[in-house]
Amino acid sequence: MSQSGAPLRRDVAEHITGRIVDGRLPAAARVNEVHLAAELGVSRTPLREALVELADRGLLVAEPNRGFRVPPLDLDEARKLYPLVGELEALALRWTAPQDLLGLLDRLEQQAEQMEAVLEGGGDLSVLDDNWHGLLLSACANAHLMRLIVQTKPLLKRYDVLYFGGPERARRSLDEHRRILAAIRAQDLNEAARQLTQNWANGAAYLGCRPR
Amino acid sequence: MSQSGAPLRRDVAEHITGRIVDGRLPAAARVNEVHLAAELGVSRTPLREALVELADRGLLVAEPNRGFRVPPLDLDEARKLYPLVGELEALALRWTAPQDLLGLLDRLEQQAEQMEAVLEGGGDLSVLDDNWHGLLLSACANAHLMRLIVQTKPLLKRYDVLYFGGPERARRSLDEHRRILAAIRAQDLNEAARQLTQNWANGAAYLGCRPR
DNA sequence: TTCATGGAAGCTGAATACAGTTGAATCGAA
DNA sequence: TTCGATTCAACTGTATTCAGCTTCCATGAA
Repeated sequence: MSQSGAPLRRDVAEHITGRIVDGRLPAAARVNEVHLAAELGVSRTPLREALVELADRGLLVAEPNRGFRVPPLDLDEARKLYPLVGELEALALRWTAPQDLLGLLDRLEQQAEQMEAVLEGGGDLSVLDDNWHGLLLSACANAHLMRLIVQTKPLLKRYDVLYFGGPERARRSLDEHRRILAAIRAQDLNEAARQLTQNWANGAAYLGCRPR
Repeated sequence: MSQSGAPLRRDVAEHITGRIVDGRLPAAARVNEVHLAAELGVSRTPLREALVELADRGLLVAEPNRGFRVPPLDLDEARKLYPLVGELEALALRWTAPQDLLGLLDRLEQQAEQMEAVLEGGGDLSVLDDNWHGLLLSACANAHLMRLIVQTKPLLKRYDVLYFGGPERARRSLDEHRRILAAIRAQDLNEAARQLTQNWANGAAYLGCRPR
């Protein structure tokens, strides 16, 4: 741990986010500050600062005199999170300068092809998919919107990890990526945004199936 | 200060938000934790927790080994914040059950009329306007979206306080409120959302004029 | 057995203490 | 005088301490 310069709470918050997302801090679990601080090798002070931050993002819930808990998994919440992230990303796409998007096309194509290859090989696309979306929105100049997106995605990722969806979902998603790229090339940002919203909305369709 | 049950950081965060919004903590100012903690009558611990929270929302910026600062005012940022809040609120409106909206109509009308009266009397509409928007979206069931809205608005409020816009903006805004209500009554949520977006977009038009 | 009660251990929330960094003022040399 | 080094006060970041609340177990009465 410990990145140069940055305060401890930064690394701690990222670490805990990872634990929540992948379930190492399971849903509904209480956070024991003393234990966790010891485990991370920091004192309770920067740990608590990180917890406060994550609670503000909805990734933890604070209960007075009872500390912090991982929110319980709630399919209804998940069904609302997918469209939310979809709308946020679509907004970011619509607010990206078209010429900047065109400039990203090549790299987006490349990554899409790489994903095709990985899919053929039966590999895991989740990281690549995240990167692709990140690249797609990397030219959006609205910093606050981008912050909201980055802060909201881990909430959803928690469900995404659970309900993987398998190769058929990956297939579908990749097709949607293709359509997004086609729309961008055709200078039809509205269509691209529509497809992007759809891409996320479809994620919700796999909720409840294929828990791994 | 000190609300029953809630941790100190809650009250402290709200208090500081108020100070930033109304300029008592001016743009670009550094926060002195020792002084501010003494002034608020709390220790640095809950104060810092509040500062961390606000920095995560973009209402403060953290500089390593240099503490927290109020972000400088930036018209370009403001021009992006108005549409952002507009889109978020429009989304919340579209995601509100139509019957719930109809149930709010009477109270929304009432408040609109009250605002008309206050406008006639030359009073300040900002608080009433906030309340009206709050009521309009009070039935939206997407908790995470609502959290994003609540957390984002203070960023914008800072500019709203500076560029008041005067009675002509209030007039315009009230007319837009009327159109929103009419669209809701006509069961045309898309039109209502469009008008709501417009309502916020117009706010940006007054940026730069009428600094008070 | 079941339920209420007491109390101790453990935990959180807040205050205080400590350490390392920053920044500004002072001093000295060119 | 000006530039640079140096020192020191002030401040932040982190650790530790303290107080009060929770929780759980043990005890005992109904």
